[in-house]
Amino acid sequence: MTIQLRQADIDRADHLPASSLAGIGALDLAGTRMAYEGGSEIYGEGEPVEYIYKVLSGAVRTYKLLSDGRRQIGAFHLPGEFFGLEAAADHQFSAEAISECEIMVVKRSAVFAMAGRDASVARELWSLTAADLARAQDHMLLLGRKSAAERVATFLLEMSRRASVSGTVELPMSRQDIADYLGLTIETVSRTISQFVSSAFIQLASSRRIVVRNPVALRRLDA
Amino acid sequence: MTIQLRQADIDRADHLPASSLAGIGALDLAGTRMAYEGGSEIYGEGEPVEYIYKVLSGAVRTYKLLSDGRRQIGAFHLPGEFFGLEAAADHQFSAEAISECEIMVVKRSAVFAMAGRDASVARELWSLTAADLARAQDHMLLLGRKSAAERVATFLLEMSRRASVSGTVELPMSRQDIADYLGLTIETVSRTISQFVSSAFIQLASSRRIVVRNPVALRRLDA
DNA sequence: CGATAATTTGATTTTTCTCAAGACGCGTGG
DNA sequence: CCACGCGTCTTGAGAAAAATCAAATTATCG
Repeated sequence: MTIQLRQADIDRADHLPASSLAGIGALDLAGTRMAYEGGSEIYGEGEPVEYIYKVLSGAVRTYKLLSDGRRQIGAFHLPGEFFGLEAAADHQFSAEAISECEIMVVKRSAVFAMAGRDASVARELWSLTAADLARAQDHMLLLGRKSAAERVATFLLEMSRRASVSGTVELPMSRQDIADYLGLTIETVSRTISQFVSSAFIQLASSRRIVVRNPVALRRLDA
Repeated sequence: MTIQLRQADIDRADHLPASSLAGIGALDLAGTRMAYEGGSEIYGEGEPVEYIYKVLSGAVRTYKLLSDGRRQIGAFHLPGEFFGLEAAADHQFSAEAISECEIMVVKRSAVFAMAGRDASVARELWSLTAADLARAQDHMLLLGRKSAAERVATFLLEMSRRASVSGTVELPMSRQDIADYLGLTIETVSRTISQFVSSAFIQLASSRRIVVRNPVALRRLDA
């Protein structure tokens, strides 16, 4: 079960003294640590935006749904990364914990207040948002123009860059999540991974543990 | 021929008195008006980011290329819209004028300076960037999960919302541009438009002038 | 150990792309 | 004014890629 947000804890962020908020790392410090269990919703599309989030541990998916249930995952968020940086009053995306997560939660109003007082916080906020935009734009190129093999290769290299421990990549997400991130079906993802195994580009310790054996070959596909 | 940027004109932005920069509309005021002819490059991927841009007239495409020439257009920018809001030192995208354009150009360093002095400018900058991010995320859903007919319907409704004059939509971009925006081929775009004409969803005054006759039918496709 | 979910594999269909050709529009020069 | 040329757009036929439908296999969890 998801641990409930306690309003009292969260409101603290609004009342932190200005001195503790200054500087580039300010967004790290002013929040409340929350726990979410795997599969639980962090926020839903259409809900009012109240917080800004940073992953401390675990992994988060942000996604949109079409009316008939088709899902597009916009991003996976791993430890150290922010999400929920939206300007609109209501969330345009939904966010769910993929696995058990610890999330730092900061009231958006508190962040705005900080940003108003401290230009370096404002700049950091902008910079994080612009980085998210750059990532989204890269992903548009993948979704619009890459073949299935290219998409999977790009994904594996991305995960290997972001989350590899001593050569092994531990994938926190299911094949369905990967498919919905890459704009493919689960079968196509699975077949492509199987082909990469046959080609000895990668090796599967288990379906969620991957070792990249031939990064050069994958990079060739990462057009 | 593209009218050259004159350094002297552009540098003015750095030296405007603070009083004229204050307030939400500040980004509108501190720049230099530039003209670009159709097809000319405004900036290229990999070039250092020097300016922030606002379309005054005409239309702009921002895009990325794969090594083999495949192109993904990330957005079309119409009058009143900003582009070039990137945090990195170098452009991650290229930008070209689609038609003859007038563009307001503001030095990024000047905008940063303004944002440091005036929190409302910082907030506007963030807000514009976050809006761009929201648009990019919507477009990921289209590219990842929508059928050709859904993509074209979404595009036509979007253009009709943004650029219709008395019921007629004037498309500034070619079919190839539309295809590269929607992640389709030019032939698929053309065929889909033809189907919409046969179905009486739309009417073509010319290939670039479209009248939406049945917006409800298009909206049904805009899943 | 059994039940259930996740992943893989196979066969077939559908969608979109590719290759090809024709039509249309528009500007230029005769 | 008209013909020509060039670029854009449309249409057609076939091929390719990925989706869908179906089933088998493997992993996970009580």
